[in-house]
Amino acid sequence: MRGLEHSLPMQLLRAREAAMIAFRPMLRRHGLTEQQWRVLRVLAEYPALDAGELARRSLLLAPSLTRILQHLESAGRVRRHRDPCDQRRALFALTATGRRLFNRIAPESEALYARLEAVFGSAALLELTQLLQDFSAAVGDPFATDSSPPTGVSRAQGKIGD
Amino acid sequence: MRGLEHSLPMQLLRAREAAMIAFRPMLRRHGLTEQQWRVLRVLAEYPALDAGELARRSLLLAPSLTRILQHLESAGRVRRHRDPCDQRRALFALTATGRRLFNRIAPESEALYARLEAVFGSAALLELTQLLQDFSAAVGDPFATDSSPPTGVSRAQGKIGD
DNA sequence: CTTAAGTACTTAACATGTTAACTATAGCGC
DNA sequence: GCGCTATAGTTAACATGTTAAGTACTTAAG
Repeated sequence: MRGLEHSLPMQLLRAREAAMIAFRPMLRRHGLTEQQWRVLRVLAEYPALDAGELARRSLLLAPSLTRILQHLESAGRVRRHRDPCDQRRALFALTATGRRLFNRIAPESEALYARLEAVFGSAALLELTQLLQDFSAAVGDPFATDSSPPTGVSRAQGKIGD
Repeated sequence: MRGLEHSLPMQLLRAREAAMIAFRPMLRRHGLTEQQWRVLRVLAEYPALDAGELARRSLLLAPSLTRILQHLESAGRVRRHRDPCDQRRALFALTATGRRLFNRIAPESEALYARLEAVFGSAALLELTQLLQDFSAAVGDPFATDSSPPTGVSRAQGKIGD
């Protein structure tokens, strides 16, 4: 059997662990988990989002997102209200407190990411993210936000078994 | 701020999710989780391993591994005994039942991995795994996490008293 | 021998991952 | 309206992720 330690899923796990190792202690000092930070980052880009869109953009499963939003709401960082056009939907937005927290953390997050880029190299980092994007697109991204066909995928090998 | 969805940690998460999406249902049909399968795969390569080595090779944190081994042991798939040379260590090995389970699953796992390779392309897959390995090595290097940039830049610009 | 420091593993507490089942609303056809 | 199906979100149950603290053994100093 092929070596487990060199398989793609393990390499992806190891690389992500290496990438995140510096972020978690920083976020913890601000009282956030990695996933809570992902939700805040997405919410910071929009005036309001429903839970479905939030789940897709933060790469969280619905049950996890439910718990995270309950926690963020009780901590006063997020506000919820029902969509008047569709009573099934719940809309979420940052509170002023949540916005301030985001504004405090964002520069630190940027600094850590910049260090990653400096250590690994901008070119290599770009190449890696492109290759990862190609892979997700080729294999079939279950979290894909883009429903339109991949018009301009120039780097991917394309489908082989057509 | 940089786009969250195109950041490296998110791309790594998305790619891993895409890679694993077909494995989890298969493993579930055999009554295993992804992490339990990682432990069985590592144990299948050695007559016996202590928990520390098992944790490193399966990329699991010690507390997770403790629970997983307790579960596998009570299911009769793994056997434990203490290291006679060091009573702190616990050694683990597959039982005959565990070995048979591994032998049943291994070909299915191989088949799913082969499909990944066929869809994305062998060359691209090799390039990606190589790049991931480079990244983990570069970022995981303790010298890289130091505040000083790569060689060539002296500490003159930074704080002087280290 | 005795004690202090280190190592290997476990336990605890809380948060998230994962699958399945559940509730409430929406949309459709009759 | 009524019933059917689909969708959005939640809850439940169990497994793992993550950090901190605890336990048992080892090692080395005194």
